[in-house]
Amino acid sequence: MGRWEPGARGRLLRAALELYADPGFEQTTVADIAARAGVTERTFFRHFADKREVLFDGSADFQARVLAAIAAAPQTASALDAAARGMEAAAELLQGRSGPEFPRRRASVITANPSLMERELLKLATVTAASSRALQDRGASALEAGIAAEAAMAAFRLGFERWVGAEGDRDLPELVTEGIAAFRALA
Amino acid sequence: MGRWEPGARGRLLRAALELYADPGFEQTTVADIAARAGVTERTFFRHFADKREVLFDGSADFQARVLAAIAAAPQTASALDAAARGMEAAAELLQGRSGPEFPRRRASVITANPSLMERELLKLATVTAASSRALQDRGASALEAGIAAEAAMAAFRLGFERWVGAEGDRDLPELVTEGIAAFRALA
DNA sequence: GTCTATAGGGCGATAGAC
DNA sequence: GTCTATCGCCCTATAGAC
Repeated sequence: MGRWEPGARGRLLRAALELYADPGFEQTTVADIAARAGVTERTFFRHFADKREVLFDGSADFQARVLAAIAAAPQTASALDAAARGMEAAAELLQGRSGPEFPRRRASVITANPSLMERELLKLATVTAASSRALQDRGASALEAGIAAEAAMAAFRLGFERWVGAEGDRDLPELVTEGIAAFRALA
Repeated sequence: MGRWEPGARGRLLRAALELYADPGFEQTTVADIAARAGVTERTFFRHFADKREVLFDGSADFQARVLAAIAAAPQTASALDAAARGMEAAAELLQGRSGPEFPRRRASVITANPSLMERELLKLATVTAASSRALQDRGASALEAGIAAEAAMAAFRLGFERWVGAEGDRDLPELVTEGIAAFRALA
């Protein structure tokens, strides 16, 4: 057994989510989180760049999954088809690892705090930009890739909103697919 | 002559943009901005909620213009048509008041700083959400309104990127209209 | 781990416009 | 008198530097 209890990162993650839910994000200091996790403030900042980032721990996995699915799409697939594969794969990842409970609690914290909403939007915009580049690598034009990536991300976001909202019993990838279909019906 | 020079807000706006361009957003303190404008730090925070907000002074006008154009769209227009009118009107506003020079300088500061990018994305997401509500008020379903609002905003964003990038000589509303057409071509 | 600069909020005092 | 802009000084928490 080492000098420290192992799993400091996991304890910080759990402590932060609990405190951000109650008493709230702004009411919680980094010192509060560190104390609950049994570490010092400095340790918190070694694991997470800032107070917000602790809620976005899975975002690298999320993006990797999207890009892998785009790369794996058949060469014959259109840019929108490939982008849709990407976001549907991300939807499976999100749904598979926990069901709607954890994402729902996380989403309620985020939507309640504009400063967290900002970070969420930046993360999703980063994925959108990376998707657009991946689609261009497959041969799409810049405009075509941009439109497809934006449409797929919007479909994901709208599906996710429905999923954490009233339609939590539904299948998330299916909700995303419905959003994609709605874009296809715009013509 | 009064006790204070008038126009503190305008001086703060100008000082901030100059300093954010050089020496840079992070290198500039609120005290620096206040000093250049001839007021105290406290006065800065009374005009602007935080250090970022000073770059988003026109966003209320922007949103108002979008919503007015949506409301003014003919009853027979589809949700996408109405949403497109909204973003095209915003594009005219943006282009009309200054040409591409000011938005381009502002955009270069924003894209260079993730924390400013976050705020920009939040502002645009707020407009998107308000547009979606306005489209629902016109009778569109929640999904239909969401898709149309997201598509129109993505078209605006992609057009704006082209406009501040290589295609600054083009007409911004026209670039936005082209983006809308690209969404219509997704079917 | 410790130290420190900066963001940003609270609050009362001041001085002008009306 | 009221209303509003500004100042000044207090404070805490974040986050970067050392």
